Amino acid sequence: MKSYDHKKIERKWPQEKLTARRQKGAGFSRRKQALYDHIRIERKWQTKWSKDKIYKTKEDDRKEKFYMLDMFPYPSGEGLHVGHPKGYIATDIYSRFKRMQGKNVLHPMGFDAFGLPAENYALKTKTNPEVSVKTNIKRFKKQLEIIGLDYDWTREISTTDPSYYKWTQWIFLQLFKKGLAYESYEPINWCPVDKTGLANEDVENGRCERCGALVEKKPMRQWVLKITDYAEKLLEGLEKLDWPESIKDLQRNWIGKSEGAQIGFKVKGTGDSIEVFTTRADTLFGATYVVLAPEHALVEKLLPRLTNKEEIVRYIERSKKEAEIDRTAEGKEKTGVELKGVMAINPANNEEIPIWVADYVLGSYGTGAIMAVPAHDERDWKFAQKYNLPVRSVIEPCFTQISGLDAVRKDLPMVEREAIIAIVKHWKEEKYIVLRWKKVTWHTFVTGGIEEGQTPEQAAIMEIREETGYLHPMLVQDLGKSHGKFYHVQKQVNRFAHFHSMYFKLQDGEREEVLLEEKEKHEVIWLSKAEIEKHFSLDGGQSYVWKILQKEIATYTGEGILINSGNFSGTSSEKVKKKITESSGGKMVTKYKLRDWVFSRQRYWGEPIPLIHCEKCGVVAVPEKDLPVKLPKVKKYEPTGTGESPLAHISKWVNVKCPKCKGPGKRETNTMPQWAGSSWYWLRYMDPDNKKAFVDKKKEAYWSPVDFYVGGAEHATRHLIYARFWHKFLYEQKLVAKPEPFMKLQHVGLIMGEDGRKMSKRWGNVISPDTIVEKFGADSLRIYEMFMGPFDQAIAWNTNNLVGARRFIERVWSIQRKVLTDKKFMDATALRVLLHKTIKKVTEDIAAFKFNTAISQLMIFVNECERQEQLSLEIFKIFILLLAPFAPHASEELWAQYGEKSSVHRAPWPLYDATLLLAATVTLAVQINGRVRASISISPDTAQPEALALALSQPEVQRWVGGGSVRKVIYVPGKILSLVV
RNA sequence: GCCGGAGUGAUGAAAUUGGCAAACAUGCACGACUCAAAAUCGUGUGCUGAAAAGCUUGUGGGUUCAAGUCCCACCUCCGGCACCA
Repeated sequence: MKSYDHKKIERKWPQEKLTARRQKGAGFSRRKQALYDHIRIERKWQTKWSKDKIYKTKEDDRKEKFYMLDMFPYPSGEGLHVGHPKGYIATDIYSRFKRMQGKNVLHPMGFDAFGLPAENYALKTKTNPEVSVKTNIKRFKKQLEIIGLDYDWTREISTTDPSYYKWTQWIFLQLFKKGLAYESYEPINWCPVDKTGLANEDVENGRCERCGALVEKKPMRQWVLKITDYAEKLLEGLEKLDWPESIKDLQRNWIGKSEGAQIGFKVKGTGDSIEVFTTRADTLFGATYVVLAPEHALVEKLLPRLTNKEEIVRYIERSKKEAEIDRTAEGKEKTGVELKGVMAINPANNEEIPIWVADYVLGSYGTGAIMAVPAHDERDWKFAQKYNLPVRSVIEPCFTQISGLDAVRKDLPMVEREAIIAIVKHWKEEKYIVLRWKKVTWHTFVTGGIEEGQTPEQAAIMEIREETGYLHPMLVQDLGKSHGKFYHVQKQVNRFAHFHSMYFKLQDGEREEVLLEEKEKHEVIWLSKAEIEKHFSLDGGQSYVWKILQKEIATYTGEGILINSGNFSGTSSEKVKKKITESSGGKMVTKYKLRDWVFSRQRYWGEPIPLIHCEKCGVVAVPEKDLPVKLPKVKKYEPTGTGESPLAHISKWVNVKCPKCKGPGKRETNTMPQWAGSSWYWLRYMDPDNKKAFVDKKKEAYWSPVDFYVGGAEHATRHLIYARFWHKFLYEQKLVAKPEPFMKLQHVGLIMGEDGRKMSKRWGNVISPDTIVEKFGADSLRIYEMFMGPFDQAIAWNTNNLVGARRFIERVWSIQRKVLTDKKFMDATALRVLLHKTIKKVTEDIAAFKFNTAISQLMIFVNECERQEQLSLEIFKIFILLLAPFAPHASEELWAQYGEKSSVHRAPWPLYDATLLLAATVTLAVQINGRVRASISISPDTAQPEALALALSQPEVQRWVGGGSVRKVIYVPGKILSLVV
């Protein structure tokens, strides 16, 4: 997706200029409307289509079905802006196209209207949400209708309709009965402004996604759906879906699968054990302390044993108060307190290590406790530095070359060798010695092997002298050990080198001559720090040593060779994770970041959760025959802020008989979140009026799955995960036929305001489709929005460019005068070829959702028609068919004018004649030494000798070949002839 | 930090098994029509250059007869996640 630079746009289109342009009418004259009267034509056909119900869909076994779905809108009080219909126009085009290709197309529309935005709007305008939602839906629907969209409105649904939410409640009860809905008292995200609990998915950067208020942690009773049971299935299911890889990645990220080990650290002198989760069990020997999250249950349990009880209690109280956002803020200094008086035992080496409580460990992830390995983890390292905790290194880096000349060769054995890397600094300047290799494009520091009996330092001094000639290096710093596996080009063996890295400074510039043999290998150059870091890249090992010297690496977090790890020392870290885990009594486990779905809202405007609390029977489901549990009509529906929903105050509604024991019971007063209704709506469209089931099984089997789903990418981690979760559940209950709801997904790129910012009332850059439709016509709006650019890309609105779309339709209109109904008229072959090329391009581009290039091709065709004196009705009618999905009104009018009785939108899609597209001759570019110097006109099946002969006869070619001889000829028939002279 | 995406004229953009960069559209300039303006139509429009020609797809390198497209390194921007052990 192309990024959006709104500063750039603002520079070009300052507000005054935009306003002036709009007033001017952006270069479009009203007089022209007389020629093509969009208002009359669009109104006429919209009325007729609706009267004839040409888009009404029924199940039909003789035809192949195609289910095209839009993400249904949330009818806000502000109505649609021009950005909203972009996706709807695309699905409209696509579904018309599929219908013309003979598919039985289901393309429904509805409205999602429960939840915070509608309720907040109602509170603001002091109307009951039931009333305002109805008004908003009416307005939205009207706005969609004037664009000429092909929805089957007989299937319209609204999530707030009791006949709809009856089934939302019913599905919830199925989840409840299977134990997938449970009551929890855990602290959850609480929005203090909207006064409701929120799901993880509703929190963005620690703020409420709706209102931007800082989210607090608040313990309260709530209903939670066990989506985590489906984590693995949701992850696996992605594999088979034809979705953009980016959206799949967002979901994978959100689910956050992580495979690691769970290892117990016994608390000395108690029966307790601290279970930690780690992905780096290989570093277990380096665990020098363990850390518990402040909310970890064991902290409280150990409290009596502690000598600093008060301090701990204070720390925990403080961290509870802190908002999540502050606690996890970037760069925040870590804090923690040691649990004094208890020790944990590292199961790897039975060492006693301290136990800390610190808020950098999250209670909600893993086991809520970690083993800290400061030598090989950034966070632990920082914490250890601050509190002066011991650091033990257990891994030495190992770098394996996997690409390039020196990549390890699998067929050869490894030869081990002790070696050195020496970074040598100039005696005066801030420069370092680098060897520039002659036969390969490498740069390295001084390196070499260690001979028998040499110390690393001696070996380094010798290498410095041999390779650079400098006589007086002085060892300044030991940079530690690292390892490298690579192919030694000169020695032709795989080398497993164990490097001792050192930093030297030359005491003076005294130098002896370097042996010729060394000179041939490489050249000594002096480079500054910046040059080393910028102008060439060191390989993994060399750059590691450099970074150690620059103190850029405080702690090594990569893989390597184990040291200080008992029997495991010397082995490679990737391979021993499982062995170390098992030998320490741990087990391999899988953890997910995905949290269960907090499903209660303490607000009025949502589906009531259909449960009854009974003192005797506990929580009881409302019997199916009593569904829906209707949302009671109330005067006051402001949120209470107490953690109870406003429904709790309606005693008449709350107090009911327990369905089981007939004793006194109380209704659940929490309502469902906004995402509930949209988690199954595509199923209801298949059978919207069913009173006996949420969908008829046969109808569901016919229409499922949704073949193509189009909507905003912002729903990747909410709606699309919830919907897949519910669908998978229904599938397992054998209530639906397919395991996944949406086979193919495409996301819409936003339309930004003319100033490059998001279209919003706040910026005053909102453009309403109504005014555009009125002034330029729905067909112009449709074509413009599809022509703007790639469909999935964010693009700024530009009324100026819209004129081009209108002009295009007018040009189509004006071509009519050239159309001959005389059947004997023969079109020029070129026009006929272009027509078939156009059929091909438009067909393929619509299928690929590349509407911009499809329209471009239609424009090319129209421009060519303008150049013709006359053209046949036959050709023009085929063109109308191609135009129909894009400009349904204009093409229907033209279609009718030429005597067609039935709708163009029910006509069959044209096919192209492939034989016509095989051109007799093509223009072939002739390149000489990589430059195009001439072009020749030949048949694409000409053989090379003839083509070459023809090319050489061209004066241009002769001029460039000159006296030289042609050394090489590359001939790609129909594409290019390339000569090397 | 991690994951994903993008960078091409004045502007929106086009071009993918590597084969003539800038299709189509907007804008702009000039011309026709007009008393005039608008609209419409026509011509031109990447940069340098008088021309010949050269240069040009974020930067630097590489592979190739040929690179926007493939490889390596880097820069910038956008989206998402982020103390996730």
